[in-house]
Amino acid sequence: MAERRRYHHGDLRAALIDTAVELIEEHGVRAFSVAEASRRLGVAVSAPYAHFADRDELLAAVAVRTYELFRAELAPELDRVRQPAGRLAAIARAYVRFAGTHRALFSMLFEALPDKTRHPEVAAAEQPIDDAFRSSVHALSGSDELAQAVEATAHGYAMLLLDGAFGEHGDAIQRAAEGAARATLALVESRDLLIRPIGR
Amino acid sequence: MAERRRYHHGDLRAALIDTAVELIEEHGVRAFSVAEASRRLGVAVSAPYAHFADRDELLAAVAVRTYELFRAELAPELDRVRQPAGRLAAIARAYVRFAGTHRALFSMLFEALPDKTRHPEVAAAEQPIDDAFRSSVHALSGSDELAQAVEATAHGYAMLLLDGAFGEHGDAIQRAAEGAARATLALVESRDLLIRPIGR
DNA sequence: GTCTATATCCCGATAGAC
DNA sequence: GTCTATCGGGATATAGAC
Repeated sequence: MAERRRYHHGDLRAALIDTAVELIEEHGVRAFSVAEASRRLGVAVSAPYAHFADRDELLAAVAVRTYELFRAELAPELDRVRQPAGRLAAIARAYVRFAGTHRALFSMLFEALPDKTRHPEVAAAEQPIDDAFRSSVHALSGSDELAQAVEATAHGYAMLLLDGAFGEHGDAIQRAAEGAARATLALVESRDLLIRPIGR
Repeated sequence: MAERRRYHHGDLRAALIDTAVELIEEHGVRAFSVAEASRRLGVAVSAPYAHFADRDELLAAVAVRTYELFRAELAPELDRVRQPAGRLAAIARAYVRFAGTHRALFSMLFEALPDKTRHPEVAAAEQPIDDAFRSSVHALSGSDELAQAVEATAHGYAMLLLDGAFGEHGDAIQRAAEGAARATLALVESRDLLIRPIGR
């Protein structure tokens, strides 16, 4: 007989975000619904609407949580490596690792994220990561092209990893992350080729 | 008063794929349902099940159509450029362009594609593209690393483009595609850095 | 802030007639 | 091969009581 506990703990808002994360990590975004999260917590399906205007607002909160999680994992790497090129490679490595260790959360950011313009708190949570990234790039190249190339490459490795291109073994994450780090260094090395030729 | 035309034209299967493509292009995969496609075509919601076992099978057919479309757009590029490095760059450019001009179809391949192992026809449609890509890489490097780097980079530029990182102007597609082509050439140039050092 | 109850809507899929 | 009709399920969101 299931314990049909009332909800006493006083922070349903945070508990809902936790549960949404769980659901998404277990079976992907498609498995998430406000109703299902409510059932898991043993509250009425209407209870969440006292804390979130609608489903999208809860998903946006999950996205904020995700960016904060990545930021926390990235921070020690930034402390460890001070050289710009090494930092960029470390960021790319951490990005791919995060994608591999939090697959569904990472995917959610690109599959199901509600319109960012309507949820500025998501953009705000992304900001510090972007700042660390851009400042490392800026120390190496004044133009945007290197930033775009590195960002694209890291993201691409992450997607390939999730797509199974690196196999399903335990070291797939590691190999993908190292590949992204090396590709980043290769792009830095040939960064002059990235700049649009003058007068073309 | 809506014309409540019966369906006479005899190829409901193909018409369903067309309509699914339309729906996805208009409002994303979330807007697609077998029921909605049926309504658009003026047939009963049960009619599609005479041609597709279930919803996923129809989506798989859309994926096949998408790969064929990309293949058709890629072919003239491959005829035009014969040098391996130039070919790789041309493939990357075409890939990003395709993503930009068929946004929702492209996204669908990664957001909503049903399990590939259960739909071998999708993998088969992807095969020729993969072959052209791998043969160009192989002429430049015997190892897998360059292939992964170029693939990741092209895919990453495509995702950045769809994410709005290149702006919303008319030339965003062009700039993203050129960026991907140049990054590809940069990776080719520094390809030695991609290889895992021996004995590490 | 949470509950019960409900309105409203949509979907996938099947059965059986034509 | 298509239609009518329907089953069974699940979702979002609101109203009003406590």
